[in-house]
Amino acid sequence: MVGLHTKVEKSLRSQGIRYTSNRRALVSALNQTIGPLTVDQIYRATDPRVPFSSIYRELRALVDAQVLSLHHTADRSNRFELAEWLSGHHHHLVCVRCMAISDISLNSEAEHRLATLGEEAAKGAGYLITDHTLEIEGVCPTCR
Amino acid sequence: MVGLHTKVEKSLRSQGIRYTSNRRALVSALNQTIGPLTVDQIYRATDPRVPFSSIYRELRALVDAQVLSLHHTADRSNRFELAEWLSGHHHHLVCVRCMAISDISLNSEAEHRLATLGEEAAKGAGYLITDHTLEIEGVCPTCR
DNA sequence: ATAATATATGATAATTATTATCATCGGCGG
DNA sequence: CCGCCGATGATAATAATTATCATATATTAT
Repeated sequence: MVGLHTKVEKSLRSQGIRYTSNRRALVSALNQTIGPLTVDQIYRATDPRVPFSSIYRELRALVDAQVLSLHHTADRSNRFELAEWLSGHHHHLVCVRCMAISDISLNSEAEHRLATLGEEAAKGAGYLITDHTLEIEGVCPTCR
Repeated sequence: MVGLHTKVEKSLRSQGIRYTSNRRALVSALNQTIGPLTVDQIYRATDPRVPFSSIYRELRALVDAQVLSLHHTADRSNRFELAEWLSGHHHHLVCVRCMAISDISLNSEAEHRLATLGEEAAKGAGYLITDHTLEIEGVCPTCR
């Protein structure tokens, strides 16, 4: 079982991109949480000497390099998370009160059913399906 | 079968909010498309004399009044759509090329399976589930 | 019907989020 | 060790969103 940073470094080097300490810090921050983080949360989770301009620039670089992916929810904030080839395929549980987001996984049988469901639904539209995400909304234990 | 505008007006009036021509135009624009629209798209779909400041203000008012809902996508744009009590429960089909979004519906059996799936997955987390959305990504017929 | 009151509107300014620029720094191959 | 190229931080610029305010329009009470 090869470590996360090793995998990321390998991928970046193959693209001619350095795995610097700033980038490592971003990956670490996103690896230590249970769900995607906003730019602000990432800023607070890292060394305060790293300015927003660098955070933004590096996040974008890592998204372009497919190490991170952007996520979308209703609360108008952009969130970043590790790409699925690093973190595994998962879905999201969103608290409608505090807006916290947690990752959840389905067992492979459920996952298969979900994929089938999507295929069926998209059949008529003529789309070539590449991915799917289930977003479940609710109130988290803390907010209840 | 009571009309859309009648339903909206009733709802707004009960909240002490007027259903003005600007607001009516926004609702109409969102009712004529197959998926959620960006602020820009909405601006272009309405009378050009209505300025962005009004569009933004009224969109927000309508979201607050639960007539519209916000959707945030991977392309970093906020999109608006009719709330589900007006448009019916649905999911989204997103083209990863042109970023167009279409609504799709599942048959009730599939919808039920999906709900069950979500419940099961969320069980361990202690959430009180209120809603779910399936987002299917792919390449649309036009972009293929 | 008219005055009084309250909400809506457009124009503009202010704020916030994001991206671009640029001079300097640091790792790496020669 | 030198020179090159990507990376960094500071700052400026741009884009997106929200707030302000004077005016206009609708609604209510008289």
